[in-house]
Amino acid sequence: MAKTTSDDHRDPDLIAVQAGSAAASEMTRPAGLDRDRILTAAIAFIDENGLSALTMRRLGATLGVEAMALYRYVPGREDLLDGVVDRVVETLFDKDDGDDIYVEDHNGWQDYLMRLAHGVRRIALAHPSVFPLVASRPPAAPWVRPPLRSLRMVESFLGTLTDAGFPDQAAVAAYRAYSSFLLGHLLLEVTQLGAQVSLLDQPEGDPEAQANTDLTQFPALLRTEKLLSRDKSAAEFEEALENLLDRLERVLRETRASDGDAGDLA
Amino acid sequence: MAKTTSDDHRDPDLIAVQAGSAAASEMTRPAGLDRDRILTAAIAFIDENGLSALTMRRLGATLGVEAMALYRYVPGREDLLDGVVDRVVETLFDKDDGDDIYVEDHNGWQDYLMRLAHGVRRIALAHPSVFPLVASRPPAAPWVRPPLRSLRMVESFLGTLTDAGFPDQAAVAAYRAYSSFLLGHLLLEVTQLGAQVSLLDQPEGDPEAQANTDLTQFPALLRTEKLLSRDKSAAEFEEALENLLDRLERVLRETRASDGDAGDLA
DNA sequence: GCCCGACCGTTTACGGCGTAAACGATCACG
DNA sequence: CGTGATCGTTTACGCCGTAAACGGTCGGGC
Repeated sequence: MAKTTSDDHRDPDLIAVQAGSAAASEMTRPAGLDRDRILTAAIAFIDENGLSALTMRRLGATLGVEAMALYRYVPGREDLLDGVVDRVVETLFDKDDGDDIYVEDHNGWQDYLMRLAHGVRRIALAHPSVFPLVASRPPAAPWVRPPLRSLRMVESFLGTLTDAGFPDQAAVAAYRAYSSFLLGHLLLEVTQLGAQVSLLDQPEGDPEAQANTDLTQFPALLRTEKLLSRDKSAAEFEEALENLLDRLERVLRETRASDGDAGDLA
Repeated sequence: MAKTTSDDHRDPDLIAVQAGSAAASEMTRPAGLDRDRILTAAIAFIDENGLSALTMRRLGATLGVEAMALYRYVPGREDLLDGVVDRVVETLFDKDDGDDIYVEDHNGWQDYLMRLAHGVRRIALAHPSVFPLVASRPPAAPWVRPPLRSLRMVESFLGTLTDAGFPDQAAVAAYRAYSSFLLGHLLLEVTQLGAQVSLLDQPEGDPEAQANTDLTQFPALLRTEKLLSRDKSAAEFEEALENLLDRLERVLRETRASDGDAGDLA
């Protein structure tokens, strides 16, 4: 009954994801535990069963081991989740994917921001159940506003922009605008994606009953129902991103015009 | 020791919040349970102790009642949380606050979007620990993309924009851009706010050790440390919001110029 | 007056959770 | 052949969400 996605013209970030999903659940291998194997298994587990299903006992089981065995490599559940987040974020810097996403060798700051955005989006689409964790976990350095855990990423961002001529203040403002855009867009995208699959998973009672929740008192909703449910995430992402870049470009130009000025973006 | 916030020039949304916090924890009143009292208590509890601290037993205790008593009014914990989210979102439409936020009597669609944005921001600042729930809970109507629970709010949004001349398609696109902006910005704001208070709560061991996590390998971070930790959320929110409105205005103008055109924003 | 159901909070119980602590088993090295 | 380190298991504790049975306190019909 109907394909899962109606990808009109294909989403490159999603395609990259699908191509690289050969990991699979590993399941009941006898032993040889280590922190890395545990993190990998945890990510796979969350991808398959959702965050709330992850318990120490169950994770242990998929590794063919009792729950307590994990505690030799991980201080506790919370730290495990921190580890999952760090691990997932670090894949941004993995070069071996070899394609156009690797952020370190970029071609100007706009190109850098584009690569970074699509890199993060790929992560979000590859691990939709993990991504909310990235957004909600307390940051590595709480004084960084907004706090986005990976110091390496923040450093990379700020370094690139200041190298490109952004005064510190403008680079910081850009960092905030950029990360809040990215977070908001991707969080909505994965939430909706999760909602879709959970819909497919369990039709849950009368499908008609909940399919159209009586919208008679919501005329605008009723009228735009089809439009609202259409997925144009990729295109919208692109446009919003480009708009943000335009805005930053404007800031940079203005800053250069009146050099020495503090360049107060906000 | 030291005031909590260094509010330079005051944040109106935050001020409105602080003025209205007279509710207090209610604590051990004997009986007279009902769904409303439970929801109110749950919100107060989360505000004071954080989401993860909320358990049925503890919530019962603050109401002077055993955990199981709650189940007569609430089907279970998850539904309780849904109720909390709905309740908090509905306060957007409470008129009795009487001030400039009430969304229903607005002055043009820009004014409406401004009111709505600040209304949501007030909610986020008033209940920083509840807000992430608003963002992460599955939506009331899963087919709405992005799913933002309150159908009433979506309806209100779409109705206002189409009344103002936006074609359906543009209104939907605007809804997505707007809600993802709002979500991203506010989520970062409350996360960082939560990080701050949890920092104040428990200095947790040697304060020097974790205060400056050795940034020697992160020069840009080190250089902009002060800038990064400064709170300009209100100003940045305002600027990003205005920028979004400008963009929507441009779309509307272009649409009008070539009327009958589909007005494809994305 | 009395009984009886409805209402509503309590008690008890169960399986699962995170994790502290004690306990083997295995194995490299003196 | 110890013998200590390494690493997974067992046991146990307190807390969780919640199903099910229970009791106590009413208001209305006989």
